[in-house]
Amino acid sequence: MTKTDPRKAPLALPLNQIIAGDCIEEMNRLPEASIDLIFADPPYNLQLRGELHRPDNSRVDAVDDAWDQFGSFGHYDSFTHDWLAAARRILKPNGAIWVIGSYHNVFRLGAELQNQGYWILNDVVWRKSNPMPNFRGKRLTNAHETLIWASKSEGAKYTFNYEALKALNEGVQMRSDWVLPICTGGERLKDEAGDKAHPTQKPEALLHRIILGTTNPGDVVLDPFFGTGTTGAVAKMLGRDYIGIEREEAYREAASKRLEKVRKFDREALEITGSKRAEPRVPFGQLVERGMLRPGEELYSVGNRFKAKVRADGTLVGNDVKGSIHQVGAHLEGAPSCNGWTYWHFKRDGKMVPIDLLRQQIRAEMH
Amino acid sequence: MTKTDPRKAPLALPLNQIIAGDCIEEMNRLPEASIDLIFADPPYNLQLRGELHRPDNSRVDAVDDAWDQFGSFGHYDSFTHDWLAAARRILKPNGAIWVIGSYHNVFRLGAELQNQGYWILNDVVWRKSNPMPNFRGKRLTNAHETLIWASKSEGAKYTFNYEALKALNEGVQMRSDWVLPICTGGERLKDEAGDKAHPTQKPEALLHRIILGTTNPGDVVLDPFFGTGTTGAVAKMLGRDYIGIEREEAYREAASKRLEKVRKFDREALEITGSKRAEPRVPFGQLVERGMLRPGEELYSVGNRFKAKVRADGTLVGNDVKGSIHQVGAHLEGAPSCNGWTYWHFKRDGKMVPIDLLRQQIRAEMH
DNA sequence: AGGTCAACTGAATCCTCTC
DNA sequence: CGAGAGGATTCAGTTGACC
Repeated sequence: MTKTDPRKAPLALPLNQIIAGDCIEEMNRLPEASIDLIFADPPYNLQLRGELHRPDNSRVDAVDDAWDQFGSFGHYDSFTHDWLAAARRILKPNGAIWVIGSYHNVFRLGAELQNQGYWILNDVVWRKSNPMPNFRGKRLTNAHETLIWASKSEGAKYTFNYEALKALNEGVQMRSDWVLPICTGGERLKDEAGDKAHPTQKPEALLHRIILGTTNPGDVVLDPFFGTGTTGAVAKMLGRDYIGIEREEAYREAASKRLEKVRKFDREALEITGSKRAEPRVPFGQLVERGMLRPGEELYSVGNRFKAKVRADGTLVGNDVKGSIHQVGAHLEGAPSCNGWTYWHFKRDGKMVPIDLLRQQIRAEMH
Repeated sequence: MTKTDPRKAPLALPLNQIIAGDCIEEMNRLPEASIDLIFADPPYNLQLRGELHRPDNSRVDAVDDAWDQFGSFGHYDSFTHDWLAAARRILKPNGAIWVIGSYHNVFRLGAELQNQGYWILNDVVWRKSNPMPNFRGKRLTNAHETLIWASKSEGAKYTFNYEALKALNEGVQMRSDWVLPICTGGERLKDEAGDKAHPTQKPEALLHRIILGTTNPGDVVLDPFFGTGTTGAVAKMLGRDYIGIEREEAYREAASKRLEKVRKFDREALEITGSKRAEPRVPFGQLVERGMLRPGEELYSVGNRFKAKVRADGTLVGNDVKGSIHQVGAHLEGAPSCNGWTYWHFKRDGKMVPIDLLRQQIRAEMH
């Protein structure tokens, strides 16, 4: 039996650091089921005609046999398989992944995600407001990139801050097409020569939406193709921990400098619009126990079409039907379900008031 | 030696007809290298689970037809392989194909296109102006579908009417994202009972753009999943020949009736995309995402009487009130409503600037 | 005739906890 | 594991009844 190679030993989570190395090897050294979210912007230029390189930078011999005329896709698929498998191992059961790509590679990415058991939640289109035109007029302006959001497996309880994204979209449900400008101007990192530090730096706005919408403060966000660290920068701003993996020293250095300057937003600013689902459950019976409603008192349906009587045990009776506020409401409406809290009203000073108001009073006391 | 089965004999091109049968078998009977353009809207393999109800308790009419059921990704891939191979054989060397799908199937489609040697020219996003919302608030509104445009092979001289599409786009180069409404109203075909004749009828505007942009008059356009014949109808209007293949008799009949009524070169068809041009809505959250305003930054009311803090999700908090820029403004003023865009100001270089200025910057970029 | 409002609809992988 | 219950959740647009 050989000794364990210390270089292969699993690491404790190296939070808020940039790991130097190949992302597959480095992910394999991280503890399993430890990451909340992965954002990955993998290279997509591996299948260009001519030279082909493996992830470890060694050159692949050109394949010109007829039986393997699409061998370049084979190599790309194998690379994609390996890093997605490594990523899946380190994801928590309720973790999720975002990948981004263009038509050159995104179909391979999406198919491999599905093959490995990831469960696609949405594909999202980043619609660029200022794309590069198609100079030769031979095709359509390539004005978008595609992101795929997937949970680790079907049925997993992924994080989705629905109300926060709805608020971000001025009160309308967030859609799967996001209009955002490409990364230019002061946000674009430059090297000493004044050239762009990274060829495909993503805008912070894109990561802001992703991290705000699909993680909670304190979550761990890993980016296996860290580049100049947009994922880390936004994670830090938003009070999440990040882990970056990057092979190229120049990118790591640029990212490192960038991250030092980033400040976390203050706590109040990080609070997001909350969800009703997260509110504590209040049994209807409590309203009766506390005397907010009297046994025998009558409740009236939305639209005043039905009446029901409150009973001492917190059930209702109306039209010979007995049951919870939800059951009686559903039965009277002939509906598959009913939210009794908003359906039933009581009278106060001649006005109809929804019983949900009483629940809100109880919840306010609980804080 | 056996006699040739006449049912298997290659057909001469059955122009402007609807062929009854399985599309793989029927394409295999057509002469090779005879088709200019294929438009294909294959089953999406939606894999829906239970029933879904809207918040008003009405039931969503799901696409649960037998033709959309596949046992596994393996079965779906095998089906995809077979019809794409049959399609490629009958394409002229300079012919092209369009396929449409959603995240359920489009990654399988795209990967298989590449595997067979098709050469992807663009992926195009159909952004629906009126998609069905996500009723349970568990994901993003699925507001788009993806099309892939590919030539038969790399280096082929595909047809692209650059100027026509540019004209259709008000003089600006056509982009890879197309905003079009879904097919409703008078365009949507109904059966005798008044129900929709086909669950997934595509809008004519979509086919108009495709056929106008990537074929010439007199070209042959084939649709292996003809359905109720949108492809044929638009091809006929635009003076192209069509061939439809459809298994279901009810769809063939509906398509047949429809096609009889279609007149070639209907000028009105050219006006389909004309739409009201309102100023695009810009959610306040975008100013935060884009870093134009920082979470935690303070905004000042008109007249400087009130302050409020920006939060990461694009809401404000001031005087213990949380909400949109409009809501918080209205509350502070004790007014029924408030235009937050002109009400709130931020400080730059000691001066007060209305946030509407930032909105104008974003709108300028969108043009 | 014109305006108002309620009802209806669209390719959808659409809940969560307790017993 | 399944069954049952609580209760949260929608946008743009068309159609048709009714004033």
